[in-house]
Amino acid sequence: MSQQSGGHACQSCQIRHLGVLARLPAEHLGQIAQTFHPHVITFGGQETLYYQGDSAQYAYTVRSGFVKLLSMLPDGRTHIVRVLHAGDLFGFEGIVGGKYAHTAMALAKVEVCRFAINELIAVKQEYPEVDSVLTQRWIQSLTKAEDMLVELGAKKTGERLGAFLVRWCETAPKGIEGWVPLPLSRVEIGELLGMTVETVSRALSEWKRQGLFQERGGFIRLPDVERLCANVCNVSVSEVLNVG
Amino acid sequence: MSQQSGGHACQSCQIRHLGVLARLPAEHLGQIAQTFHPHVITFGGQETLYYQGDSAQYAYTVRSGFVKLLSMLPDGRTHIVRVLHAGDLFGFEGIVGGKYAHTAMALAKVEVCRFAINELIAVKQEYPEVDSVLTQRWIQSLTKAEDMLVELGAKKTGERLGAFLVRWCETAPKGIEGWVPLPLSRVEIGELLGMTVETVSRALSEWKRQGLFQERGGFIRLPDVERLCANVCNVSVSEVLNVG
DNA sequence: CGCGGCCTTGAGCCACATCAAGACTAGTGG
DNA sequence: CCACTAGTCTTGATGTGGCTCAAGGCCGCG
Repeated sequence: MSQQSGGHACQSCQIRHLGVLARLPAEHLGQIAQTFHPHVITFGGQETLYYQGDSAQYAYTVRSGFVKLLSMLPDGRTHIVRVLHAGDLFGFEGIVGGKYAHTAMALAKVEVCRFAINELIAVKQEYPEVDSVLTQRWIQSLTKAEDMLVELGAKKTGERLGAFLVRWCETAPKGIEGWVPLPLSRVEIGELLGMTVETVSRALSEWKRQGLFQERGGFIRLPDVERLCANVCNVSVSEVLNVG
Repeated sequence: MSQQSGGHACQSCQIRHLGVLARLPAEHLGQIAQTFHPHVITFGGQETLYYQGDSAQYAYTVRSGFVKLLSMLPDGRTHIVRVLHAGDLFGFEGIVGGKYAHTAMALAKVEVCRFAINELIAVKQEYPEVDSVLTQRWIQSLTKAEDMLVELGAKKTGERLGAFLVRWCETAPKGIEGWVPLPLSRVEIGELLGMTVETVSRALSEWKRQGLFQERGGFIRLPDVERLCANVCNVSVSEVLNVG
């Protein structure tokens, strides 16, 4: 089950540079401690942080691990809307309408920082540095969501999967020799990219055979990104990374 | 061609209640006139306001008519990312990265209000009322984009088209007896929903035959929304309107 | 009247979903 | 240590929704 530590001091937070307080000068961290009361919580894989429609009091930042935000249709079909990395803010949409727009689940063991939405609002109003980070975040989230719209709306399965892998490897924390963690099952990749498990599996197997894709215990590697893009997406790497 | 009027006074703006200055008390409108210099510009149908990748100086608000934001893949495939109504803000993503993320085109004759991005930033920093409207707008845009992700990722063509029509008719300015303007061609509907013209046309024709959909000179009507949802989406109206 | 856009309709095909077995892996308990 | 089980992944066989290609119809306009 989830575990909650006591109140947490932002001063000693190792990932502060990734979070929404990144630009706040260190000398203000003491002051905000009076209004801002974050808690660090740990969740195990597949545990649910909150459900779509729940009344939203808290927003979160990922400290380590990965979280998926997903939306379910009445008949049970599931779509993963976003996958969150260290430093990402989520659950903040509760500020409008008071409800969470998605269900949030830990992909594996994850550590998050939880705080009251209205406390963050207060900090945002007080400190322009926080405000500007938040503004940037929202615009980036919006742009990313809209890029994904293009992926889903205009590309076919192979192109989507290829582009996803390339982007993931660019974005995710790099391990040794290009091995990056991929904490998503085939089913989840399918739910993210709007395709079935079987289609995901077939494409990945094929690329393995062609030496374009390698996998070992939850880590993956793309030995020849250039060729993957050329073969599969029929575009250059830069085009995959730029827009859709 | 586009036509630009001179400087415009926010005090006399008929749609101020829809725009980002909606909550700003009238007595401040005079003050901001010193830093905030909006211009009203008119564009004809299919005219381009700006191109994806252009350096972004200005953001816009729709005053009347409709604007589409679209993204193009290198090979020419086009996806419509958003359709904007009166009051909608766009082009503001230029604040991050300095470039427009999409191409903006007028769907028919459209009147927009254009202003420098940094002027809006200044107003936002000065007036909390403007700041809070902007915050709400971004979160709503994000939520809407993510809802659309679910549409494209998890639903099939008929469901997408049905949900789109129902939502459009709920959202758009209502005309007489439920007739609503729909300024999109079949091609454009396809580009928005990730399907071909032919598929759009076939579905609409079929629904016309069944009496679920009517059309007259750019206006449409859904005589029996309840049945459309039940037949096509296999869900209730509320479910179509809520999330996915 | 003829021309160029849109829209519609049909016929055929293909990418991808669906259905159905196995294969592999990891955890569990005797 | 080895069955037993359950979950995930792979692979094949089959079906079909929607794309593609191709014609023709219906405007509005010069």
